[in-house]
Amino acid sequence: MFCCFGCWLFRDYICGMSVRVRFAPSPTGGLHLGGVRTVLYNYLFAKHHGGEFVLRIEDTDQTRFVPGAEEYIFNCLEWCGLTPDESPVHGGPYGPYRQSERKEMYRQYAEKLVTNGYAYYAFDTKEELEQMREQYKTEENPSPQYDHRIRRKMRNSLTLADDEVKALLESNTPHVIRIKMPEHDVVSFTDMIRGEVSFQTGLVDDKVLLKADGMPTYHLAVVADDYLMKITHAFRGEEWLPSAPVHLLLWKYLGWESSMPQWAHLPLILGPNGKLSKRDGAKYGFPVFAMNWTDPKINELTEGFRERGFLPEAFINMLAVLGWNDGTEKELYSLDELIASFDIKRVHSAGAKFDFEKAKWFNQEWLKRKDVQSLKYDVRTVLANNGIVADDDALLEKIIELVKERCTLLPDFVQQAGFFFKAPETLELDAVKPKWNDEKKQFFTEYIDVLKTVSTWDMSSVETAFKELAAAKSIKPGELQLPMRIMLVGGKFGPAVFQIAEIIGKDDTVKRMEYALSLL
RNA sequence: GCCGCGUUGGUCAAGGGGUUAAGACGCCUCCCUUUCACGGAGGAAUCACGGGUUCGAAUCCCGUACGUGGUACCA
Repeated sequence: MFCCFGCWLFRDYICGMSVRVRFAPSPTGGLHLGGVRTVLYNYLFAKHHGGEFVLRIEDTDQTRFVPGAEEYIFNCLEWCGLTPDESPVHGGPYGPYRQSERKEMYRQYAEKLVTNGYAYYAFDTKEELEQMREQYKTEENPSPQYDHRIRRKMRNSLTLADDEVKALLESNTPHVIRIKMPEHDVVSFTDMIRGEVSFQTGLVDDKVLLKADGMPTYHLAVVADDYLMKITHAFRGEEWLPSAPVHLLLWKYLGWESSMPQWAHLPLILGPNGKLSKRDGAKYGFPVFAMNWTDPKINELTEGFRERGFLPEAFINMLAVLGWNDGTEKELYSLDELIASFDIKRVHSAGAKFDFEKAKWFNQEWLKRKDVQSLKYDVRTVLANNGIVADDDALLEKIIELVKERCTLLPDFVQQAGFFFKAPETLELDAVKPKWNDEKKQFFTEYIDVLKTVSTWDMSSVETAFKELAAAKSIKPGELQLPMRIMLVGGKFGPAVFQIAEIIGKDDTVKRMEYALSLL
C-alpha cells in the first residue's frame, strides 16, 4: 500500500508526513451504524496512508455519563477488528486520551483567547439565558442565539466594567467563556468530500468554550486535543458542519492555523424516515447498534448486528460501501482490500438510506466466501444457544460446508444444520398428506426393511436402493423424495436427502422414518 | 424563521457536456434442481422541477421545491 502519484499532483501533502486520525465518541450509549462507519473511514484512511488511528473519549459532559458505555465501545471496535493504535486502554504518547482526565489543560487556552480579545467571560445564569430566548423570540426568529447582537445585552466581560468583572471572578462567580464571533467575516475551507464550504461568522452564535464546571465544551476540546495529539485529518459526521466555522476560527485564534487538520464531513446514514435512530430499528425490526446494548438507566435493550447473526467482515463491508465505492463494480471487500482501495474523496456527499435487505445480502456472501474453519466457532455457538450440541469437529465441518450457502444470518444454521444433530421435533406432514396413499406407505415400509440390510451405508447405496424399489413398484422417485425429506429433516429444506441419510447414519435414518410413518 | 449540506430506478450507486444512463440489493419471469438454497438467462428509470449557457446537458449556471442537519454551559 503506498501513496499514489496523485498526492503530489493534487497537493495532499500526505506523502512523507505521518497521518494521524481520531475517532472521538462520547460514551453515552450504544455505538450505532453511523458511528461505526465513521470509525471505519478513519481507520481505512489512516491505514491506507500508513498512519495512526487514535481513539479519544469525549466525556466532557458529566451529566451524561453512562456506566459501561466506554467499555462497550471498545468491545465493538474489537469485534469489528478496528483496533486503535492509541487510546485510553492502549496508551500512547499523547495521553491521557480521556478528556475528563485532561480537564486542567483546557482552561489556559480559553483564558488565552480572552486575553487576546477572541473570547469573553459570561456570567449569565441559566434562567437569564432562558429569559433572553423568551424575550427575543419572534415569529421570524423562533430561537434567538447568543450572538454579536445579543451579547451586548447580556452580563459578560464585554458589557460589564472591568473592576466589576474582576470582582465577579475573584468571588468565584460561576461563569463560562464564550468565543466572540466576528460580525462580518466569512470563514471558508475545503472539505475533502464536499469541496469549498463557507459561512458568514455573523450568523453563528458565540459558542460556550469553557463551561461553568471548568470542563471544555466539544468546541474547545476538539481543537485543543486535535492540535495536541497532532491530528492531521479530521473526519466527523455532517451534523458538525454548521459549527465548523467556530473550530476554524479557534485554530486561527490559538495560533495553530498552520497545523490545522484537513476536514471531511461524512454524510449521514438515514433510516426509513430521516436520520437513522435506534427507534427505527425497533420499529422495522433491524439492528442499529454494532452489538447489543442495554441502557443501564432504563434497562432497555437495543439489538446489535453481532447478536442478530452478522459476521464482522460483512458488517464492515456493508458499512464501507454505504456511501463509498472505488469506481469499479467491486462490492465485496475484506478489510485489507478496503484499506488498499479506500479514498476519502470518493465518499458520497449525500446521505444514504440504510437498507437491511442489502445488509443481509452482504452477510450471505461472506458466509459463502469464508472457509469452514473460521465459521466453526460461530456456528457451534449459535447451535449451542439453541440446545444443539455439535461437538464432533469433523462432522460439524462437513455439515457447515454442505449448508452454508443456504444461510443468510448465523441463526439460520439452527434450521439448516440442526437436524443433523437432533431429530426434528415437528414434522411438516401437511406437505405430504394430500398426496399420501397406501402405495407410498407400503413403499416406505419395505424401504426401511431394505435399508436395515444395507452393508455399506453411504449416499449412493441408499439412493440406489430407493430407486430400485421405486422402479419395482412403478412409483416415480420424485413423488417419494419429498415425503422422505420431511421424515428426515422435518421440513422442505436442506441438502440432498440421500446425503442427509448418509450423514445421520443408518440407525437415525431408520428411526426417523419409522416414527414419521407411525404418524401418517 | 435563519444558516449549512444534499437531490440519478423502491434502496445502494457508476457516469461530471455527445453513452442504448453501468452494476448491486429487492421484486417479477424462465432454466437448473421433482425440497430449500446456490448458480444461470431475462424484465422494469427520459437522471426533483423551472429557466438559462451550448450545435448538444443527468452532466455547467441561476432559481424553486423537497429532504436532511444545525440553531444548548450535548456531543
